[in-house]
Amino acid sequence: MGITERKEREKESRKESIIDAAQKVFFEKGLLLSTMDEIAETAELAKGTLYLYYHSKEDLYLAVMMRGLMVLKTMFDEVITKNDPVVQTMIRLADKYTAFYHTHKNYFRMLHFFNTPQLHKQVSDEMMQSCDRFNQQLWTSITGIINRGITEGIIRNDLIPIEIAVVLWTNASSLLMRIDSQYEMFQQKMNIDLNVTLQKSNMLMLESILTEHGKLELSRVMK
Amino acid sequence: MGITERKEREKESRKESIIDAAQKVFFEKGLLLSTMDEIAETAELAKGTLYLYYHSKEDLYLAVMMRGLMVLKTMFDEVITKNDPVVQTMIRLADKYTAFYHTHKNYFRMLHFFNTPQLHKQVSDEMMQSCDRFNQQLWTSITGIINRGITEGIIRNDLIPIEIAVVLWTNASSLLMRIDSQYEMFQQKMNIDLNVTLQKSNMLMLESILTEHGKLELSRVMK
DNA sequence: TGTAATAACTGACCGCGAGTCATTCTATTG
DNA sequence: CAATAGAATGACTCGCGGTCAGTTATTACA
Repeated sequence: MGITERKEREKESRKESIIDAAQKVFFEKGLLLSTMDEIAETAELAKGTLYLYYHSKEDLYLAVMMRGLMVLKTMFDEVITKNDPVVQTMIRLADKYTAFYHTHKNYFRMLHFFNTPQLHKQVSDEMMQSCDRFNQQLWTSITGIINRGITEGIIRNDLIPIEIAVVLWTNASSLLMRIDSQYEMFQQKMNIDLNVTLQKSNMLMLESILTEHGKLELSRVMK
Repeated sequence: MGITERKEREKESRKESIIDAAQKVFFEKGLLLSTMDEIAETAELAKGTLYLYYHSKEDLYLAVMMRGLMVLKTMFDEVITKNDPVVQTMIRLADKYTAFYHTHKNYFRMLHFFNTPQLHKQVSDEMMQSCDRFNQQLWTSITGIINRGITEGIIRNDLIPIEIAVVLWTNASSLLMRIDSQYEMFQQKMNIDLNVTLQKSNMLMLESILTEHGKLELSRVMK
C-alpha cells in the first residue's frame, strides 16, 4: 500500500516547509539573532517539532545553505553545459558567481559559515557530510572545465587542475566576502570600487593560468 | 602628585591581565565555547569586574585579536624597514604572513572573526573603531611598498596600489583560511598540499602585477 | 465501527551563560 | 579617624537552545 510512501512525502514536505520558515527568519536576522522560537512560530509549529526534523539550529541553518548551494550549482551548470570555448566559459563562470552574490547575498553569506568550522558548535556529522558531498560536486564541475582547458592547450599544463580551481574559487570568494562586508568602507576611505577590483582580479588570475594560445583566445573574447 | 598616574597604570595593567586570561581561554576553546565565568576565574576576578573594563565578551575577543594584529604588524615592519628591493620584500611579506599563520594560528583565526560582521552581535562601536584604525595601518604598510614598486617601474602602473594590496592580501588570507579549515580534507580527498598551492598562488599573483622589468627581477631573486 | 497501537506534535520546563547592579570592600583625603 | 570616592563582587535576571512527558491524530486490526 502507498501509505508509507505518502507519509514519506509528507515528511519531506514538512521538512521543506520548516526550511522555508527558517530561511525567512535567517535571511532577516542572520544566524545569531534568529531564535528557534521565532522559526517555530513562522513555521506554525511547536519548537519541539523542529527538533524532530533537524538536530540543531545550526543544522537547520546548513539545510537552508544547501538550497543556496543548489542554486549556485544550477547557475554554473547552465554555463558549463553550453559547451562554449573554455576561456569564455571561465569568464562566464566568474561572472555567474558574482551575479550569484548580488542576487543571493543571503545564501552567499551562509556558504561562508559553512567554511568556518570554528563556528560549528552544534552541527551534526550527518549534516556536515551532506554538505560536504554537495560541495564536492561543485568542485568537480569546476575542475572539469579546467581539465578541458588543459587538454585543449588553453590552460597551462604545469599546474594541477584542482589547484587552479582552488585558487580561482578562493580568490573570487574572498573578494566577494570583502565586498559584502567592506564595500562602503573601501569606497569612502580609499575611493576604490571593489566590484571593479574583483573584475580586474579575476582577469589577472585567469591570464596567469593560460598558455600563450589561451591568452590569444582571451583577447579575442574580450573584444 | 603621582597617585592619578599610578592608578592609571594599575588600570592599564589590569586591562592587560584580563586580556591575558581571555587569551588563554579563547585560544583553548574559541569564541563560542569560552565563557565569561571561565575567563573571570582564570583572571582571578569576579565576572562583574570584566565588564568594568570591556563591554562584552566579543569586545574582549577583539582586544585579544588586536594583540595578534600587532604581532603581524611588527613582523611586516621588520621586513619593510630592511628596505630591500621591492620584489624581494613582496616575497618576504608573503612568506611572513604564511609564517604568522603557522606560528600564531589562534591569532589568525581571530582576524577572521573581525572581518565577518555578521557575527558581531555585541561588538561596541569603540572597539570596532579601535580595530579599524589599527587595521588601516596594516593597509598603509602594504600599500607603501607597492607604491615604491610602481615608482621604480617594477610593478605595473596601470593598476591602483590599494587595489593590488587588496587583491594580494585577500588572496593570501583566504587560502590560509582554507588551509586552516580544510588542509587535511584536500590532502586526503584530492591529494593536494594546500601549502604548495598557496606558494604557487602567491607567485602567480605576484608575476601578474609585475612589469617586464619586475619579472626579470623576480627570476633573478628566485634563483 | 470501536479500539489498540503507533506516529506526530506540543509547550512547559531545564540548564547554561551573558550581562546587571545593589552591596561590600579598599584606598585616599582632610 | 571619619567621610568619600572608586574598585570589585557575585547573586540575580533574562533569553534562548534543547528536552521530554504528555496530548492528539492516524493507522491497523478484530
